[in-house]
Amino acid sequence: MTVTSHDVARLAGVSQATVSRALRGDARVQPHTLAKVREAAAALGYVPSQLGRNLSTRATHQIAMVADVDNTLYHQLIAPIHDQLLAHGYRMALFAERGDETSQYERLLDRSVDGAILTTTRLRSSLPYDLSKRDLPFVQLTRFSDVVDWHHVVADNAAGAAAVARLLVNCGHSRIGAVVGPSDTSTARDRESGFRTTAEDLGVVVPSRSVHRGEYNYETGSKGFRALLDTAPNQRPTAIFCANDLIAVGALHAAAELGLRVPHDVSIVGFDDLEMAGWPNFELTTVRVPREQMARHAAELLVQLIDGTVPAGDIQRLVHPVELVLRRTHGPPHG
Amino acid sequence: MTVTSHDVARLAGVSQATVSRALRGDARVQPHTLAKVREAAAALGYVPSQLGRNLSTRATHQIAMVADVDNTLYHQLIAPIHDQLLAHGYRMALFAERGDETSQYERLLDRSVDGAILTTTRLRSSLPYDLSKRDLPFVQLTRFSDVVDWHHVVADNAAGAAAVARLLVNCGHSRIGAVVGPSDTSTARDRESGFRTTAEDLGVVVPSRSVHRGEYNYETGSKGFRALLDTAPNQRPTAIFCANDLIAVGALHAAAELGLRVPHDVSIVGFDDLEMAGWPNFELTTVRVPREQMARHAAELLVQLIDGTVPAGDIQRLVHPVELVLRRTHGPPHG
DNA sequence: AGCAGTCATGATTACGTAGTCACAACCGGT
DNA sequence: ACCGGTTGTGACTACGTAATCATGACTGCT
Repeated sequence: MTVTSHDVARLAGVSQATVSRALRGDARVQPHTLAKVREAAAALGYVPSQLGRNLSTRATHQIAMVADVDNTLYHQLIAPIHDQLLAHGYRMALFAERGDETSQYERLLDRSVDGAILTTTRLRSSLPYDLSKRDLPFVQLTRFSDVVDWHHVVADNAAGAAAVARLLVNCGHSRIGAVVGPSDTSTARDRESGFRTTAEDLGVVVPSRSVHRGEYNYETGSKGFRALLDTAPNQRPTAIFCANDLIAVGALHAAAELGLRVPHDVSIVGFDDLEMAGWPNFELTTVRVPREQMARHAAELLVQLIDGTVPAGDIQRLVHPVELVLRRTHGPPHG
Repeated sequence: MTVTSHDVARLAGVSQATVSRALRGDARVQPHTLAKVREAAAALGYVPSQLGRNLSTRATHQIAMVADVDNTLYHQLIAPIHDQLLAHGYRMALFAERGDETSQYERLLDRSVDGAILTTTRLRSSLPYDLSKRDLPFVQLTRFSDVVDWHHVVADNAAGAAAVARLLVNCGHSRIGAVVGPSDTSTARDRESGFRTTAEDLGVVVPSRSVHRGEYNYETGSKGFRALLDTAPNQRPTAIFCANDLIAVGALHAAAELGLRVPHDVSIVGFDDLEMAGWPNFELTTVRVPREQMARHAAELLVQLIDGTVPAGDIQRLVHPVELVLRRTHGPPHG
């Protein structure tokens, strides 16, 4: 049924080994033989079996990307990783976070992938530790685990959040709230602590009751904003730091629905600089994270870990600089 | 180095075949033997090799999703397909449209996937024909090729566009423009022709100069809107049909920048009902496409084609009904 | 002309699993 | 006690490729 290299060999009158060599461009085969093999392969419509190849070479040239497929942010990491991997001859298998970590662990270690890029790591997750023990090459992207010190490519979240804190304090805000992400992620921790400590250093305390926590999505922004603003007008925060742009968009809409003008009544600053942040109807002041560059960097590092260019033991901790993007949702407080 | 079933067999004092049977839950193994095998496997941290399994069973339980990873719309198909496939024990490999179709063809036929979901098919693409000749199970999702009659799961694009035409004509519009997608896609063809023929049936001709064509993205909407409105005020269209929501969002922003009020000065209607269409700042009137349901349907159909529940020759042409969603960007013309 | 060395190719094997077949032990019926 | 049938397990092999090893032909040097 399926055409194999043996079939091609028979038709071309050579051995299977020669077919294998010829089609992979091995310099040792005679031009004459090569032509015969190519002709036979074309005649039969032969496509080499990746399965046989995988087993024989003990490599699949396939990488697992573990991502949250429900989140826009991760979608934007997919394309650059895909392309960067493809440039090195690797394909991408997409593993969504579903079910428990054990199944993830088995799926990553069953030899079906040569390596993995983890983008949804939680601080207490032992998956990175388990994978490192089993010598699976992998890289953590955007987030990392505290359980083991391992290769990661992240943004300088603390610095970005600190820049936002300086911006808002320098604008004159003294009552500032924050809507942040899940506390078991390194991004949320670094963004929150970077923001609060810097604000405090500048003389503005952000009390815990002014911090609303939730998932990194629209609803969190909408609900969090309402919760923080639901207080006596003279106690209301005049600025809200949102730990990502989706949260900020939710907050912007909530503000509009509450009849509050941005930035006159309340300043809102996001994080990530998603494409929509620059759209005319948002013009969101935010922190630009070089997502594409980070994604490519992670893919590149992973390939180097696999081919041994970078030894697994030489832990790479790559922190990409971020940049404050000033648009129209921040300003001095009024009233 | 790698632990194999032979290693487990040796430790448990049984044969490799018994290990294989035991760990797959074959009823023929004695509870006593099963326990021994499990213990040995756990002690060695054995994970069965998917590679060996693939070659032996001639199946990979992996599906290729061919998608445009740069487009938001396709991102939203990924999650439901992933989950539906996972429920049947299949994984997802993501193949972006990059390079020529030949490479895609080889990658799909190298036995590394059991089937494929094609989401970016162009009308004249011969890939579906080629794949069908080689008996690779696959389903076309959202778009299909004219080259071969094959399984597809699509929205009722013509009906949706016709509903928009009726809505706008019934509102009283007589000068209507359209910003549509690439002409080599079935979606663009069906949406455009459904719209124009229905409008014409109702007595409103949409001339070719009132139709702007481009990719399905924000820029097309922004540029197309400006192009259509760039004419003498008494000749300007009073309503614009955008062939998808990204185009509509681009048009909305262009309208705002031109100082035009929506829907007072111009009505704008989209297609797809992306999540953002319902956001407070857009409130876009559009056509709801049951994306998630379609995606699950396609995945389900593919699995059935693979396991033979649905014979490959029994071509499934599944057209999902769509629904007009009336929000705030349409209304009667003024002036 | 003889011989070491090179070169193209063929024969054989490994990769790790699952399936086929064989077999030994045990069972119950007569 | 003998025999057909069942049951649990082992031995062996297929899957399709790439890598290793072997071989025979040819080259060039003396």
